[in-house]
Amino acid sequence: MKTRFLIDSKEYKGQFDLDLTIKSGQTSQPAWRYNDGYFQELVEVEGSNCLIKAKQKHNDLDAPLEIVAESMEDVDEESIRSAVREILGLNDDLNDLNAFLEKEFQLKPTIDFCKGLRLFRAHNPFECIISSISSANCSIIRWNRSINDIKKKWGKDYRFKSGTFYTFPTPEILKNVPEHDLEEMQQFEDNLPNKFIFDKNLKSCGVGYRAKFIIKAAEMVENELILSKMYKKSYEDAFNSLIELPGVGPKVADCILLYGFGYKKAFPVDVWIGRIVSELYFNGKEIKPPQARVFGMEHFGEYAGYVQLYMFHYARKSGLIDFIKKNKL
DNA sequence: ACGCAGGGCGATA
DNA sequence: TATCGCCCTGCG
Repeated sequence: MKTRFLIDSKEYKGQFDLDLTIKSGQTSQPAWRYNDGYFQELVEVEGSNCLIKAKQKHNDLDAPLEIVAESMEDVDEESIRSAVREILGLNDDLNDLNAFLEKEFQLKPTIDFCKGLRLFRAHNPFECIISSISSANCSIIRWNRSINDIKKKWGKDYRFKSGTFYTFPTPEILKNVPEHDLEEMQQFEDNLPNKFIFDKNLKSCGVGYRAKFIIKAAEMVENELILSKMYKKSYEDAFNSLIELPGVGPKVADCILLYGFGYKKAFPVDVWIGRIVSELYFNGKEIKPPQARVFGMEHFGEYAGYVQLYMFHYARKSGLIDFIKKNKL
């Protein structure tokens, strides 16, 4: 089945920049594959795996968004539309956000640098958890590659004209994968094939020491931390249950809450957000991550997640990061 | 080449 | 309760 429809800019509040939103390195999921003018990803909609393709005319933030969806089963257009809106942050009111940023002189400059930038929500919460664990102490390109490797090795493949796409493996599958090549080798016992290459283990995906965290986290997600219950919890309860997962500290927990479950008041503090908050709000005096987190949540309230996203993008583009780096020397 | 960046953890006082 | 060295990989 193939569905094609438009989302007009009148259907959401504020601008939207598809390219910027997908490429801004948010830890919800790797950037979508770009092919033939479309950003593409396999997304589960109403229980069916659907290839979703999204296209926006270049450099026109008010152009209608073109969506094409392909799947085996029939999927209701309204369901696809609502999934796309959720993932691309089209339900967020950027006019309202900008009004908030406008009132604060420290944040006002972010507006011009972040036109149309929206929170890129996870289409799969479990994938978001593993992405966020993989992102800790790690560069964007590397964790993007790791997640794509994991999908290729243990996900289910779906073939389309534009290429093969893979689901993210379930917790049940991921908790049982070998951690490193030695463990993979042991599965063969004495029927070890000659010249066999061991590349179906987690370490081979470049996740490093996080491999055992990922396996344990998958096991806990299957047995203890029920994802569907997360949505009903208060922010604090949800935070406290996530932090129980290995490899999940405050920063990663806040990323999962923000991108995976839509808790907009989460304020994930990595070293750079810490430094930027210090620079913008404390005259460059060093603020420790836990204090920056509390400050952000109290000061930005329901806008905290967006402020974090905008602050970082602004700091990169405006040269603030370069300025901070120079001053460290 | 080789030292450093990046978040979480477990040991230390 | 706060601080510190270590984990792994990619980059300058």
